[in-house]
Amino acid sequence: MSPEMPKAYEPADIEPKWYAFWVEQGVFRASDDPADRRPVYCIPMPPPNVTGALHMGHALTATLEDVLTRWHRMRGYNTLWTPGIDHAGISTQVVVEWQLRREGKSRHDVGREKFIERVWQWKGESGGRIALQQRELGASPDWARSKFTMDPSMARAVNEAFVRLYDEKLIYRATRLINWCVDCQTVLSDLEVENEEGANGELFEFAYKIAGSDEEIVVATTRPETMLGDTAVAVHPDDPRYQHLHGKMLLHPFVDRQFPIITDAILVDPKFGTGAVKVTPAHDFNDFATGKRHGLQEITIFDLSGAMNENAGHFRGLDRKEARKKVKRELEERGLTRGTKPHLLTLPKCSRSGTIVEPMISPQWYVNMKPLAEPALAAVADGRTRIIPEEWAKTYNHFLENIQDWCISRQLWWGHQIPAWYCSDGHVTVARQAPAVCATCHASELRQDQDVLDTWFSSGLWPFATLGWPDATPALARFYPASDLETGYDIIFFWVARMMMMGLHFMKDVPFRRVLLHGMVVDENGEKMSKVKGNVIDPLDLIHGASFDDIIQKTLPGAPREEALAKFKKSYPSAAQMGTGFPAFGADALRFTLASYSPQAKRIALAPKRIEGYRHFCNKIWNATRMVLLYLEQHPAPLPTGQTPSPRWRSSRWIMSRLANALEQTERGLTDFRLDDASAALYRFFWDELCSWYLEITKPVLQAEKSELGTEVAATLVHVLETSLRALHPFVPFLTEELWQILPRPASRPASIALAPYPMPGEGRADEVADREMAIVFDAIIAARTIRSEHEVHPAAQVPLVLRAADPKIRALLAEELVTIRTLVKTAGDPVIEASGGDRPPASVMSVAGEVEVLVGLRGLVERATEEARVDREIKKVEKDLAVLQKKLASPTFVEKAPSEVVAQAREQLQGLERTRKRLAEARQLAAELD
RNA sequence: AGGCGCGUAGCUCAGUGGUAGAGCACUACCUUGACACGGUAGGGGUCGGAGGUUCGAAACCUCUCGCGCCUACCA
Repeated sequence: MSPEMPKAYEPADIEPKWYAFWVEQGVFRASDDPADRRPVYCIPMPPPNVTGALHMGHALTATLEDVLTRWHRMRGYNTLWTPGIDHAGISTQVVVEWQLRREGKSRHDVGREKFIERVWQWKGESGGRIALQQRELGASPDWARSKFTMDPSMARAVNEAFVRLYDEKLIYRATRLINWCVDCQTVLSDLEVENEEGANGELFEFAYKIAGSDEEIVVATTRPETMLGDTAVAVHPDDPRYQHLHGKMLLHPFVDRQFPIITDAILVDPKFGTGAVKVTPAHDFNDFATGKRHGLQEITIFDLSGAMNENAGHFRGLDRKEARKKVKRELEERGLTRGTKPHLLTLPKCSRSGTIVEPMISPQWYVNMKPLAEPALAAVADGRTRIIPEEWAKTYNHFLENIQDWCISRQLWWGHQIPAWYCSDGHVTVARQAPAVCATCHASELRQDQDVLDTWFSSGLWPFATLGWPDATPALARFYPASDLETGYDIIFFWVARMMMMGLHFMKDVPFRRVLLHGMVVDENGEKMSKVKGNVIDPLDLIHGASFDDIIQKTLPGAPREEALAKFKKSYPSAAQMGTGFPAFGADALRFTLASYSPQAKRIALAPKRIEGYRHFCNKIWNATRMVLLYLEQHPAPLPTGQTPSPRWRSSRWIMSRLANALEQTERGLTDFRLDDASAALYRFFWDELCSWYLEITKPVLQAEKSELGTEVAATLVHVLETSLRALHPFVPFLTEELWQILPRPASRPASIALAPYPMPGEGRADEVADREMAIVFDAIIAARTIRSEHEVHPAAQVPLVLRAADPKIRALLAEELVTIRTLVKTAGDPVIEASGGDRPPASVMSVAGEVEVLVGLRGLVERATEEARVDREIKKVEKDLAVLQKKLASPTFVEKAPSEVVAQAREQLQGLERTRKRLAEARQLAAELD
């Protein structure tokens, strides 16, 4: 076994085989069997978009959820992590439309039916890709239960939900002002509109002439072209400037229309602009409301593509932008312009296409949200569902308290078609299946509503629709409500709140007990990852390794190489130190990294160096196991029984105690969704306590002849290591499975570590006495090492050591730990243990560690002679480097022109060298003193 | 405009009243029989600023400066 283990851990050699093994063993399967009495843990996976390739956000989600899933599974829960794919209405339609465009066709050329066939075909080809990528991360959902939001079973749930809400009058159809994307050719919900701030616009002022008079009224607008749809000008009722004009009629300069000056205290702020507001009810939300208050005519002036329509007179056919220019020009020609002022404005943009959204009057389907929101608010308020981190509860509440009705219809082809049918008289029949006749007039000529539902309508049903709802399936009975719902905070409104409302409404219970929210993965500088910035990192490139050239080819195809590379390295300064690319970090290192970020953080700044650090940790685990296996060959221990051992040796009692401590912290972290704390506790335990102390302490025992102590130590080591691997498994599943399989383990263990019991703190053994005593020993060791290091003693050199303590108990303790002290300090002979108060031996340096005085003798070292010459050499070298650096930093060109991090680094080096010079000078002085 | 949050080591961030922490970076020494993807030791902080509460404040309160995000509005 161990001799064949390679010296370095290579993830690529082990990851694929264990994933196949888990699948073959059915490790990920959940059970519906009523006879299965295990407690249940269920976590619905946020279904990634069918269009998507795996990005960092998915990797984060998959990691966090997999840790929770694997942890519960090992704790004996009947664990269901439900995977799936979202049909992602607009995104997917856009992708396939692009494909058609390359063939020179539009979706209208092929027709609705053929187009949908094309989408399905495309879905079949690339829709499974992301699930394959999730496997590379080690994700362990129950794949057999994977659902696609367009599956027939999901369609049935969607229709059922729609019909019930319609029957309850919670879904209705209304004609209102809506957000129209002229590019996507569909209505958008409020949430799909992104308000982009800070655009430089202008406030344009022009005059309307008053009919039958020379007087005029000047209005200010950011959208001059909408004046073609004006049906009033409003002033504040109390504004003294306009008192005489109330009710007067105005002449439209371009179309044959007169409209009134009205007074409205809600719309008009007399201090803004001219205090007179043009009112365009058909293309502005405030004006629409004003129009309703005053019964104004609503004149739509755009067609669905954003061009001016027949109501725009001779401007007809012009695009919005062109129309604006032309309107301004013609107003100028007629002498009606009254100047412009710069004005900062916020532009409402389609979150998909980035096009400026046009408010339009249109009939659409809506969900009445208030009655649904109230129970969802109550469920969080009374703790039936807990939101973690808690601060997000405020955001959730704020949204639900101010919720507007949800526009759920979309003018797309790809999606769940609305289950409503119209007869030629316009009567509506809403039904689960296509009805034969109109419910009102029994006409048999029916046409289904052409619109589809917002993608989030089906997503909102996810926690119960995936389990077979509306049927009362065993799965539904068992796995609803889910235990946890874990996702990014960016979809609290889109998804979490809607699942809460839908779940409470249809299932009469919350959809999940906890909502766990994580932040957004951003680049190392905190910038959002985007193709334009060239800072997108594909998680698979971190797992398998990739050259920076390949990465920039993917993110910035066609861009000049140098430029793209510079952009990339600027986004990831720590990657710039890695040469020409990322090595293969492996899935485990990436997972451990992602789990190590605090869930509180809104931004998770991905630092490649950090992944490298955890890659090193994986290698550490690998080599620690290798060492234990190596020594076991010389020092066979009995096969572990699974019982927690009770070693008698103090060091072993100590490591058992630290194990208990680490397991307790890990358990707390995992329970509280503080995976950062959990992973840190395991990291510290494994590296600092197990490897740095215990493995070093046990070396002399294990390297010696077979002994009773040796057997006890070997048994302790096997237990601690096997337990550590189980504790680490949810974070680093591949590595731990590989090592666990070759490590001696109790016969009672199952075939895979993934099914082995998760260690309880009781698999360690808390021991305050051992903790306290070893701390004294370690402090003395550290003090002695510090003296050695500060006096430049060669690491291999052996020094005389005297330890003094007033307390006889401490002296007894130190005497018992002579071997350990001797090994870790590298003393010449056994350390001398004495009572405090004697003279300081000549040529020795003393330090105080708690109640122990530590005296290290420095005379008589063979190396001393050469040592002094070396110190002198070092001093010369440092002086030289210092001079170079000082000169460099004194040069203004360097300080100004070199990248700031290079200058900062030079300064740090300078400081370091100065400190070294000081220490070397002290060392030389001491050497002189000693001789 | 309202809401939420942030400001702690060079960088990224933990830390909810009790001796300022981690990873990376930095300095020195060391290929020591698991691991140089390593070891040992070290340097670095007026916890954004001011005031207050307290025996004691990075943490609690008030004010203030700087920076994010979200929601709404903007003729």
